[in-house]
Amino acid sequence: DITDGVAPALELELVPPGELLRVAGGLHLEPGLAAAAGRDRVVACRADGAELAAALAGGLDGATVFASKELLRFLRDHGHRWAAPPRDLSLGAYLLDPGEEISLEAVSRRHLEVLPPDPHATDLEAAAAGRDALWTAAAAERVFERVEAEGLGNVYEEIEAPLVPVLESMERWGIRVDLAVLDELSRRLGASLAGLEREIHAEAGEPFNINSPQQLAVILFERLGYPVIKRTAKTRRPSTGVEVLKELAGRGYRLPALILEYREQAKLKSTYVDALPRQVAADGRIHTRFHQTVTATGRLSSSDPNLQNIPIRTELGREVRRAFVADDGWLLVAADYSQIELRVLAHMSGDETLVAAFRAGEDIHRATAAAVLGKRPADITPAERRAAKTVNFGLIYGMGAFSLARDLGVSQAEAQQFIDAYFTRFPGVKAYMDGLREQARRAGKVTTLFGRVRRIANLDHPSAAVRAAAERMAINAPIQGTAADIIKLAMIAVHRWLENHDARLLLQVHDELVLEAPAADAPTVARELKRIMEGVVTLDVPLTADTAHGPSWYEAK
DNA sequence: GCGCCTCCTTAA
DNA sequence: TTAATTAAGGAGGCGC
Ligand SMILES: Nc1nc2c(ncn2[C@H]2C[C@H](O)[C@@H](COP(=O)(O)OP(=O)(O)OP(=O)(O)O)O2)c(=O)[nH]1
Ligand SMILES: [Mn+2]
Ligand SMILES: [Mn+2]
Repeated sequence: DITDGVAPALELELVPPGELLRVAGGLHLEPGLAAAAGRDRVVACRADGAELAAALAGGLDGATVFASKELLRFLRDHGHRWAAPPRDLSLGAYLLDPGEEISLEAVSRRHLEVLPPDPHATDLEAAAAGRDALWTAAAAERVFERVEAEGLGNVYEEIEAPLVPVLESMERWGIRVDLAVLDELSRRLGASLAGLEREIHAEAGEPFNINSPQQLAVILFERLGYPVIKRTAKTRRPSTGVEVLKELAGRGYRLPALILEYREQAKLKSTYVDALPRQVAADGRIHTRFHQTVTATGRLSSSDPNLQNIPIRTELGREVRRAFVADDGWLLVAADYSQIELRVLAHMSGDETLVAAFRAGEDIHRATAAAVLGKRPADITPAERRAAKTVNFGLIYGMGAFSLARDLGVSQAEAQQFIDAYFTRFPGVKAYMDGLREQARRAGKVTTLFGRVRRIANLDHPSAAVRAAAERMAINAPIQGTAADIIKLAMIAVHRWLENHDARLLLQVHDELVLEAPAADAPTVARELKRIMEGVVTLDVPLTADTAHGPSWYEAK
């Protein structure tokens, strides 16, 4: 066992590219350099990318790498594909400890009592690569043994591993950006912000940095003497957050209303309108990165830039979506699961009322909006339905009467009545949640429909608040995680369908897929996309997806 | 100038 | 305050 404390340091052998796959085992790749490690041998090879890619593409099935998406990008850059995928250590480690740091260093330290000693070599860079290959091989033995033992083999084989080539393709395609749209928005916002800034400084009686919460707090709560509504969590400073500004504006103060307007526009300009153009590559497209080992629940995340939080809720923010466009002669096609987590909850809880509602084609978000507002469901506006979404997800994930009352603008007593009525209407949901709490306490973990695990700490913490937070995580994770599993399966199925259809999968936004297709094919692609997404798994309630298509993401939603 | 933390805001 | 979940990013501010 090479992880034994007595394992001697190995001599690094320099080999030709063809030798790497005879040794791997663990495989590590960096520009111009590759290393491979087996039980008692570690080798490295300096060669140009084309040569390394050609040598590796053929026989990766016995190898383990830490991050296979990056290896695949390298192979595809050089015109290759892998005949069979290598095992991916980062994915195995993620399934064991989602939400923990997933780097080769962190994973090795977590899973090995003794790290393999560094190999000897005069080429220090090659030695470092060799060490990474050794760590990969050693950690993988432990990690994949545990993946099997904990019943995670199926999630690895059927979901995470087949998703890797899908994500690599999405990152490779990227999405086209119309810079003229952002330019125009930037000018409009710039002019508007300059005006707001003048008004704010005049109202405050002196110039200050509006973007600084610290300086703003001095103006609001010291110079102007407004009441402190709330304090920040870490430093206990007076909060200047949107909740506080809304409250102050509601009490008739003029400055907070101006600050709110300034905040919305400043955020749009700095985070999206002015930042996105800097991320556009030479091909006119933004190539976001999709991360598969970051979230605690099994969702993907997106960065550089994050394309999973592009504004949609305000009309001004939504304008940003006009900048995300299809290729010439093509259209964007998007599909979004309807009420996804509520449907998952209906299936997993078996609650008869909820199941019956979905079988009858009801829209629970709309029904909640109608109940809260005392309107007919047909009269609910999109904004009202959006607000009801927050209420529904808030309630099922443990929101209290205090927060609900604040959100709805009703008394705490009324809010409590609403919560009681909600769970009386869905008794199976309440029972399911009690069962989850029980299971989490007993096993220390909860699982999704497909067996993905999240371990939950602090369920017996002495503090009631910490304990309650852990319980909310225990209730959220199986539902959010199952929804994540479902769309990952859909992505794999869509990718397979695309092998012989002329369209491209570009983005995933948690329960939404964005494709582009030749304009003439867009209606067909939308129908097929819907069919695949709805049929990827059969639950006790129907899964439905809403589709749209158009020249930009603004219309395709 | 860089890394890190805090606060705030965006999305699902 | 007496706290619905999961993420990423920008600006300010600080230490180095
Ligand atoms: N806990 C929590 N989860 C949310 C929130 N917003 C969205 N989600 C989760 C639950 C949703 O089912 C899922 C997808 O978000 P969507 O905006 O697409 O909502 P949903 O599918 O429920 O409704 P839809 O029929 O698509 O309008 O993400 C939120 O504010 N809190
Ligand atoms: Mn949805
Ligand atoms: Mn959605």
